[in-house]
Amino acid sequence: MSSEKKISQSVIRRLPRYYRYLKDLLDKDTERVSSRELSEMMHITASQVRQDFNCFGGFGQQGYGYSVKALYDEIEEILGVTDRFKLIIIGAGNIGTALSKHDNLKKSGFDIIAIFDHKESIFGKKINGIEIRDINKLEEYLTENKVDIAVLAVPYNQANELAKIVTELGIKAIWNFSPGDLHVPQDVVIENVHLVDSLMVLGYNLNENKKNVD
Amino acid sequence: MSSEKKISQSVIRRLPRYYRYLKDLLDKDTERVSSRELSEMMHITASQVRQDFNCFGGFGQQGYGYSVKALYDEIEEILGVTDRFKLIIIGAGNIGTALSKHDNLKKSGFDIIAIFDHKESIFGKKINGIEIRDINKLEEYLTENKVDIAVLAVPYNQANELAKIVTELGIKAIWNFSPGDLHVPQDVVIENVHLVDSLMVLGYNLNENKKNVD
DNA sequence: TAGATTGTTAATCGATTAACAATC
DNA sequence: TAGATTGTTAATCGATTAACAATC
Repeated sequence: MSSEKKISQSVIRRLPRYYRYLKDLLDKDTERVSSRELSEMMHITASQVRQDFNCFGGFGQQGYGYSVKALYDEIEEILGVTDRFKLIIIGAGNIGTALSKHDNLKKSGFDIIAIFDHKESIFGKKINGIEIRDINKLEEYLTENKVDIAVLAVPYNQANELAKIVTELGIKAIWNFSPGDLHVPQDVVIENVHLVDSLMVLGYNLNENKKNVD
Repeated sequence: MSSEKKISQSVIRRLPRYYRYLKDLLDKDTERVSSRELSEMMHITASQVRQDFNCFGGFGQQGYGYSVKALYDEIEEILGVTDRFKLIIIGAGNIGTALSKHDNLKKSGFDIIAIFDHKESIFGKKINGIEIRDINKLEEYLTENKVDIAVLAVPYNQANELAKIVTELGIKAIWNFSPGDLHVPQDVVIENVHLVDSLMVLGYNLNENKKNVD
């Protein structure tokens, strides 16, 4: 059963953004911030800022505002990045390779510990110090290593097959870069990065904006 | 002034998804589909399907449903991909390179026509047939080539500077892969792909799901 | 204390779902 | 015609914003 009150995904999706702005304030040695100041920086309402934070508890102090450091730490804790997450990448193609080399992930609490592919000729090679392994040895690897998240960076027609494989091996979270939706058991969480979908929305909005200039 | 009734972003963001499912039906030579069938495939309500399509006009026929081909073509038209979009990539790093090699974009109506970077040693080289050019020659390039979208794949600390440069040169749409938000004039549309934000949401949901199993 | 700003309740707004008459 | 399914209006639900008492 659910232990606490459920927080809506709208709120959750704003947390990383708060976290980024608080990091910037921290880097500028700002000690306190009010909901109004934060809301002006982020172009949202101060009401929303306070509502959002109050989903998790009273982090502020009346008449003073919020301690930047304390709030930053709280959000870090809520997001779970303090504990770090272990990821494996499935698919050593363009996207898989780029993500393996992308150091921002490590900086933010996400460690890529292995890359899997089916192409024999690249087994044993390393990308950014991370070994490429045989996808057929995934089961073996998982018995010896704790993995939190599988990153699916494979072609469309292989995505669901590989989603099935990793979830049957006990993976409970998939970061999906394949176009198309995955069919997985209910207890598996998915986050899609649908690049083409995103571009299409951008294209639509561009055309729409153009029309409105006339 | 706005010419027609404004469609909400919630609806727009669902269009690429409809488009994908209709493509699959088309590939399976399915001629017609009802809102109920589509809703079951996509795990949404039939009401929502009909409401969404009716934002743009009556595409269906009572008692029959929707013609897959006609609906597919309509959505393609709405999204603007029939006309294709011309993109340039700013930053030939991991992400810029991966996107340049990513053939899905071309398949979906988005042509990458140039890559810009400031690293002299790679000028003139090609990635997937696309030439890497001097970022200082961007202005010159834009006078001779129509560009719809600039893809920002540069480090955090350079993102806003480059956003300023491209928007001052007349670019009206930015696909942003840098962490952090861009500050651009009101008539410029932005679509963010915040990879770390996305992972953080996934991590939160994973932990939340784990808790609820107990 | 007086001023500022939170935490929280109430009001509003927008998006989703339900219902059903229109019609193929 | 009878059955099916849309287009569309009305009801519900959830998220955002406003307001203000509590309190630092």
